[in-house]
Amino acid sequence: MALEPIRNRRIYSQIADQIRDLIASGVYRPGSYLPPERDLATSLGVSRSSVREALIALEVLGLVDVRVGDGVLVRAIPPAEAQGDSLMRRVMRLTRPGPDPELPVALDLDVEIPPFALLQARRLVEPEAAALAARRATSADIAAIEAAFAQNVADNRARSTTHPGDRMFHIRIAQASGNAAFEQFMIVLLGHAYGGMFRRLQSLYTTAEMIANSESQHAAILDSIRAGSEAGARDAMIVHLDMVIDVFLRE
Amino acid sequence: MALEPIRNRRIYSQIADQIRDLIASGVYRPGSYLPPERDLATSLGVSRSSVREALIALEVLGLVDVRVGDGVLVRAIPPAEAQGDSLMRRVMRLTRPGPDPELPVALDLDVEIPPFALLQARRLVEPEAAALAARRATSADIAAIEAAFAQNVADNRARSTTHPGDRMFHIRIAQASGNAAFEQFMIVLLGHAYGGMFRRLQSLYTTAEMIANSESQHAAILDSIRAGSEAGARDAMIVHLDMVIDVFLRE
DNA sequence: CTGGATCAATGGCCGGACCAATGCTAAGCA
DNA sequence: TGCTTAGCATTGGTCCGGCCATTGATCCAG
Repeated sequence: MALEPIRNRRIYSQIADQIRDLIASGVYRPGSYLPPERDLATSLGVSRSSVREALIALEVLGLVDVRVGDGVLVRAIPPAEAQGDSLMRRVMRLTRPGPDPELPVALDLDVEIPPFALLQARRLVEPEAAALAARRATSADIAAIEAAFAQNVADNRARSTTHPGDRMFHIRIAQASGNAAFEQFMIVLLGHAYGGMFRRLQSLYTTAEMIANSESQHAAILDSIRAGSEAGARDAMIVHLDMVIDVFLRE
Repeated sequence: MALEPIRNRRIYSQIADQIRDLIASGVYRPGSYLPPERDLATSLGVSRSSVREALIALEVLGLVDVRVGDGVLVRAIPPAEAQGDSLMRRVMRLTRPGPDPELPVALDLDVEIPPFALLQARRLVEPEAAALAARRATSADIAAIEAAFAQNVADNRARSTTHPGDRMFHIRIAQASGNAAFEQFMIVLLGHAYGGMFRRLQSLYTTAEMIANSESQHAAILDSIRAGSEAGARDAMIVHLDMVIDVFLRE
């Protein structure tokens, strides 16, 4: 091949790449600040506008946090922290062994996913989805989440056993994340979520106390998203899911 | 609560939200062009700089495609329509004719998931799936993964552009994890993964070097799973996905 | 020592200017 | 007529300089 394809890439993209590399190589460490926009511009020999565009791209990607009047903070990489949870280890041990590996690859919405497997997957994805939602949710997104929450509360008052409001609440948060993969993921998983065993367990452990806890946790998640607090939304979602997992483990 | 939290969000973010809503509501349809930056600026009463920043944010999110000298092309597919005839589409109604912000909840395999969004989701799930696979993969599971790996190598030799072996490799690992949620997740996401944009980027940046890297990384993952090393499999998968993400971010 | 005022640094936003790429159109040619 | 080509208007790309708003640190008064 030998020929390098010449891409007349836009300046902001090239700048973003350079900064990304510098972050990856440890020159700019998480928790520290990037040089001021003006300095970056002169150092790179570009205008401040282009630097700003690059920083916005990095901000959307979640690599930096732009703070007005302060500076541009290099963020810690979120996916790394999801490990090392003893509770998760317990869940993993409880899921059943794998199916026949020669089964044809097919999406089958009638497959019943065991509750622990389902919660294990949600535990990985939903905290990040909530954090993204806190950052990106539009007012329409927030209104949709609020409506789902309202229905969730109504469901609880009506002693619902299928909890459509709860499902909708989580799905709408995934939608508000702006990540289509998260959205599809949640739709698929919650489409599975009400198989026989799951429903049985659900009714078994839906005590008045758990309903109250769940409601207040939902409210906390919603508040954080409304306030635009990524860390708050992530933590609130973790607390919520861990409680649900705990309830099922208590059996 | 009466007090509505003030999200003193930056202009570019508010603009991006508005455009996002307009795309979602079908005002700006996929395949059509947004109004010129200058028009958007005057319509919104903001500067062109802010509009440009918003467009870059949307571009990073994969919702639009900015074309020099031409215009800004809408790339997303609003969840509502897409009046295709996909065999596997299934619409779930989780709400009664509820309140106003009635967002459509539908599993739609025709929705094109932007590469970064897809990889972001995979980055959360696949390392854990690999670790689980390392713990409990049966000999049959490993044989299935090996077969997929062999096909992946053959695909590379044959200059495949759809990479069925690669997809199968990752799906087999998810199957070997024994977590049905992980399996369904990967099947759904990789079913999306080969839409137009993704394929275009894939072919554009599949250099000989990247193929070699990918192959050795796949081999490392397979080795760790074979050896029953959870941490090794998790780390190897992280290394692999981070490389892929890096390639796509560099676009 | 504490609290408030001050101030420099930094990001946020603006408007205009000019350049470069694109696509359309009409003139020119075979 | 039909095709090519040179303009030309449109649109995004980039830069500049300016001014405002927020933040955090510093200094001063009590």
